[in-house]
This record gives sequence, structure tokens and C-alpha cells, in this order.
Amino acid sequence: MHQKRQRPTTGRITINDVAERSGVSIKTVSRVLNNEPSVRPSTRARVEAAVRALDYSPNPSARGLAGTQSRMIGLIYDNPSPNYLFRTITGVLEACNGAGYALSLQAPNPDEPDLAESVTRFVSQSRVDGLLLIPPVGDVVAVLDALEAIGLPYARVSPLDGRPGLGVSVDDRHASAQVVAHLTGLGHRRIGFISGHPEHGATQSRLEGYRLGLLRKDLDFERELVVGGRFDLESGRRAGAYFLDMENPPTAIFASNDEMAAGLLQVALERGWRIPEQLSIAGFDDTPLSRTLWPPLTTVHQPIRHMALRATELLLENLAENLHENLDIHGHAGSKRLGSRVEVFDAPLVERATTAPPPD
Amino acid sequence: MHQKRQRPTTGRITINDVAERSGVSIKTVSRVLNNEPSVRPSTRARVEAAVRALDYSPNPSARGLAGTQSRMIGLIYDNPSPNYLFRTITGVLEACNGAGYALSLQAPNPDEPDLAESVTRFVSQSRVDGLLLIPPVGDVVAVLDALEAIGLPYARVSPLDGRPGLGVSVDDRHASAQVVAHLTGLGHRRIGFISGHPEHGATQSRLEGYRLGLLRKDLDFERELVVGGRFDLESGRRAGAYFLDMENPPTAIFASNDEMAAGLLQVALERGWRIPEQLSIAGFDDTPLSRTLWPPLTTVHQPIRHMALRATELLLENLAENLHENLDIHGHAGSKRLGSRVEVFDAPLVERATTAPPPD
DNA sequence: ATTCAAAATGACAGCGCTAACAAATTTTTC
DNA sequence: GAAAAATTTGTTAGCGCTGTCATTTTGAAT
Repeated sequence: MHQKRQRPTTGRITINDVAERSGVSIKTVSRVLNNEPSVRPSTRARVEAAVRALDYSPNPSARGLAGTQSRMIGLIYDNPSPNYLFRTITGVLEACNGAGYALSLQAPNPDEPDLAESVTRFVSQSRVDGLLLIPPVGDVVAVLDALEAIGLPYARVSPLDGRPGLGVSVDDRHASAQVVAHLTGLGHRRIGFISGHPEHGATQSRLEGYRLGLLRKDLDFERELVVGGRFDLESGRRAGAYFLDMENPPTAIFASNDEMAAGLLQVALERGWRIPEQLSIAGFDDTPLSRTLWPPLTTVHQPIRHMALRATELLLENLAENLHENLDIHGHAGSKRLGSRVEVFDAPLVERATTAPPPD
Repeated sequence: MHQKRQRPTTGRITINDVAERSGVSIKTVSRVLNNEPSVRPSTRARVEAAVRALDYSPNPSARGLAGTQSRMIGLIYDNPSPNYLFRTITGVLEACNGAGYALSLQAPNPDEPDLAESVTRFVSQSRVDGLLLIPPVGDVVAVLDALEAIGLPYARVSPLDGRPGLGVSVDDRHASAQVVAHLTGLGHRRIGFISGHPEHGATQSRLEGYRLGLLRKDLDFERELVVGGRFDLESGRRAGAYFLDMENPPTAIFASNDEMAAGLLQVALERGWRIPEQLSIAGFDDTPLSRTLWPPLTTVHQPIRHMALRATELLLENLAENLHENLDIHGHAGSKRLGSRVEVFDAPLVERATTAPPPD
């Protein structure tokens, strides 16, 4: 018996097997797989049965090659906190799983100075259908321009600018003002503020919220009560040292993220201050840290997981729309419309144990 | 002028363009792209020039379909800490970027009770070339069996069992004993231990290390000085309450991860204990938390990023080997050899501010 | 019944690449 | 310098799907 040498076939089940078993053409199987209309319910059922019986799942490479989508979205992160990234990924994956999309992760090469370049390369190498951008990458105009130039849909989490596009955000300004309201409500009148990294989007709006909060209580904005930080522990410590060294230190300090609040707390404890009796401290973000510190930190909760989930949904919806609109497009390669939609989430104050009425 | 209706071609540059421009066949371009031997250096240079000039990058779908690899590896995580996942991803991505691989992330569906099933589905849907497993998924025998059944290469970070395969780990036992040595060196003789989640691999070896450390100093292992935790804050608090309520509490407590140490620290501070003067505390993992707490935590550093990087390298090396060994394989579909290699990393003790000589 | 539109299905090309093999070229050997 | 061996290059056939368009079937309207 002579067997002709064959290319070692993968041995996997293909669309042909499903077609054969259900007695239809492969095109019809394809239609069922892609949920296209105009398939008789009875036929659809038969095909679905065969799919299940054979435990078939379509080859993504073949789909990607033949079709126009890769069913994969990318997430690019530059320098988020571990916790932020974790919650984001969790949300994104939730959305992806429901929709049959895969998630490809990428961090830009730190050696590559040109971020937009890095992003473009990733996109052209991985052929994702769309991109999810989280801060701070999501705020780099050059990146967004580059993506629009190549016509790749994207959605942003917490964009700071008013640029049209898909995104979800939180009203940082409002939340920040709420913190001040909480503090003034306790009786504080001298409230320090540690602002964030100058290049982070949220920095500005949180500062504005602080001012707004003061304004609402007719409190003066005092320059000496605001110090610039970088969203990290060390800058929180520096700011703490600055405030505690003042002749007339504030009775409450609002750090615009939890990490800096932790730094501030360290310095205060180190110097023997009793928190919150002698000094109230508030943070922002509600990272797990805020519950791990002692005393547990009063802070603002950011629904990051949920925001990421929703941003992904917006992106995937957009991808689906673009797909159907393909008919209208005449040769304009990559003339995808991004649409514009930003959903705003609530960021509620979480009162824990670092805030109390001022001494006296 | 009548233009024939064409399928809207992607407009992208393909291997044909590169071949044309460099005056060779597409197969030669393919050879250059895949770093295959037997291409004259001069030809190679010409092709590479064309690739650069056209800014060409191969279509991964086409490669995946025509070839045997997808150049994508998967990372499955079940329930790691945000920080652990972050450091892992960072390391994995470093390795991937260097090798031209993409990373696909996946978390098993929490509703799906059968983890192995979840993993298998992910693998067959995404067609990754290999998988990276981190604890606790990496310790589930059913998952490993399933992967071996379908012949998918994988590498594990911190595997606990002696199962042959690719992996990197840390000598938890040794590191743990080191902590005890540090404590006894300071003069402690009564050392409490908070053990970890019973289903985590490290739990057992860290406990063994604790016993070993005691043994070396001829100290008795006392049942009442060991309490079970779950690697989370709350269990650290419970354990703390237990120890501090004892008639004769230990002078030092070794929590087998940082999170539990933080819980313990909370309870101690809450009750007005001075740390480290009245009680020494040590953790394990060296998460950022350990620097953020006050006082900063003495702990054991785990080189997670580096371990993940190395595990990925092992996996990718294995993939490359399998590729070349294809010749030897006769019809045994998926008869990939995993090889066996486990690299052990050092986990050094980091002395910070929660440990000091015992009172008296 | 008969005609016609609408809905359902199928045939077939080809996406961009790699595997297998064939052919052409260069190098070595005597 | 011719033959043999080794090296380099090219030709061709798919991989498993989806897009286009042709064909068949169905259901309604006459």
C-alpha cells in the first residue's frame, strides 16, 4: 500500500466538516457562524447542532485573512498603576468574552521616544480591529492623530480633552468638589491640596474641583495651600513635609490620589501626629491601598472596571457599525467613522477613617 | 471608461510588493522574513532594504493560516493580585517584544466551574502557540493534563509540584527560613507565623521554611504560634487579633505575604502597639505595599518581572525547537515535546522598618 | 395554476502567506 | 574543464475562511 506524502494537515475540524455533517454548503455554515440573516431557522439549527457535535471553532487566522476583521482588540498601556491596569483588564475582558473578541496587550517600548510611532507599529503588526486607550497614552494627541490617519477605531478611558470620539470618563471636577464639601462639612476651613502629575489629564480637573469646592463655601483659594505632586508616594511625602512644617498648617489635606495620600500619612505618623484627630486626610481613586492603610483612607471611588467594560462595549459596537456601513464607503480606504460618544460615570465619595472634625 | 468592480482590496503592502521591488520571488522574501538560512547575504540585504522602504510588515493572519504557528502566546490568570499580574505582564511583554510574539490575555469565566474546560476553549479559539501559566491556575493538574493532551506547550511561573515541564520558581522554603534567621538573629525566640491560602502552592513551602528556620536555632515548633490565613488583608487582621489576644504573644510575627502583614499591622496599630519596638513584623513578596505602609515592611523580594520574562523565554525557545524538530515527527499530531527545565531564582530578604530586637 | 419578487442557498475565487518540491545557480572535486 | 555536490532561488498548491455573484427555492400576487 503506497501512501502519497501529504502536507501534514492540522487534523483540526474545519468548516468543511461542519458543512458536510449538516448537509449544507460551507457558505451557509459561515452565515450561521457570523449570525447573518437570511438563513432558515431550521437550517440554522441543523448547522448549530453540527458545530456542537464536532466541537468546532473557526480558525481566527482564516477568518482574518478572508474577511475584514481580526476579532481582536488591543489594549495599550504606558504607565498606569498596577491596580488601575488590573481593573481595566478585568473590565475589558468581560466585554470581550461576551462578544467573541480576543484581547491583545501591548506596552510601548520605553526606548522608543516616539509614542505614536510605537502605537502605529503595534497596530500594523498585530492587525487589531480597534484599540482601547487608557491614561496617560489616551491623552497623547499625536497617538490619536496617528490612529485617525490610519482609520483605526479606538475608545478612551478617562480622556481629558473635549476631542470627539468614543470614551468613558468620570467627573473628576465634581468628585473633587465633593471631597472639599465633605471636609468643609466637618468644619475644616483650611484645606491643603496636593495636585497630581502635570501630564496626567485628571490633574487639572481635580484641582479645579478643589477650587470650586472652596468657592462654594466662600473660602479663599490660597496659593500656599496647594503643592504640586506626581501621583507617587515620594511626592506625597514631600508635600506632607511641606505642610507639616508650616507655621499654620492646614487641618485637612486632600491628596489628589491615594498613593500621595499614603505618603502624606507616612510623614504624619512618622512625626507622631494622630490621624484623623489632629489632621484629616483624603485621597482619590479608592485603590485597595486605601483599605490597607491604617487608618483606612477616605477617598473617591473610581468605577474603573465598569468604565473599561463600557468603553470596550462602545468600541465593539462601533466596529459592528462600521462593518455594516461598508456598503456606503467608496474607495476611501480606512474611512471608518468613529462617531462620538462619551459616557460619564459617577465617582462617589467613600468615607473611611482619615477624616474627622478639626481639632479645637 | 468602465472600471471592473473589484473586491475592495485592503490596499496594504503585501509580500508581493516587497518581492517585486527587490527583484526576487516571494518565497525568498519569506525566507528573509523568517530568518531562514541559505539566502545569499546580498539578496537578504536587498530584501531587507525593500521591506524597510515599503514599511512592510507581514500579515499575521496569512502567516497563521499558511504556516504552523500564530506567533501569539496566551497568558491565563485566575486570581492573582493586581500587582503580581502587572509585574508578570511586564516581564512577559519584554520577552515577547524581543521575539516578535504577541500576547493574548485571558481570564477564565468565573461561571464556568471547570477550569480545564475554560482553558481548552480559550486555546482552541485563539490558536495561541503556547501558554504561560501563573499561580494559581498553573497548579491545577487538570489544566496541565488538558494542555498536554492537546499538545500545547506551556511554561509555569512558580509551580509547586515536581511535575516535569518548563518553569521558573523561587526557593520559598529557603527564603522563608531566611526570614526566621533574621528574626532569631535579632533575638526573637517566640515567632508567630501566618500561613497562606491552602490552595496556593507557596503556602506549604513557606511554612516548611518557617519550621526549618526554627529547627536551625533549636527552637520548638509550637502549634499555637501558627495560624492559617488566606493571603488577604482580612485574614491578616484575624490572625493579628488572635496573636495579640494571647496571654503570651510572640515578639515577632512572620506573615507569609505582605497583604496579611498589612492586616496584622493595622490591628497592632489600632491597639496602640508601637512597631517595631513592641512587635516585629515580616511579610513576603515585596509588593509596593510594603514600601507604602508605615512603618515600611521587612519582607522578601520576589523577582516576579524577571521570572516571568525568563519563563516566557523558556517557552519561546521551546516553540522554536519544536518547529525545527517537525521533521522527526511522523504523523503523531501534536506530539510536541515539552522538555523539562525549571530555573530557580533568588528571593532576597529586604530589611525595612518593621523588624527590631524584641522588647526587654 | 402562473408569474414574479423575495428569501435562502450555493459555487467559486482569492485573502497573503508558507510548505513541498523543482529548477537554476554556484561551488567543489577530480 | 567537466561532472558531481552543495547552495540558492523559484514555482505551485493550498491553509480555512469570507465576499461576490449566480442559482435555486419559497411565498405571495395575480
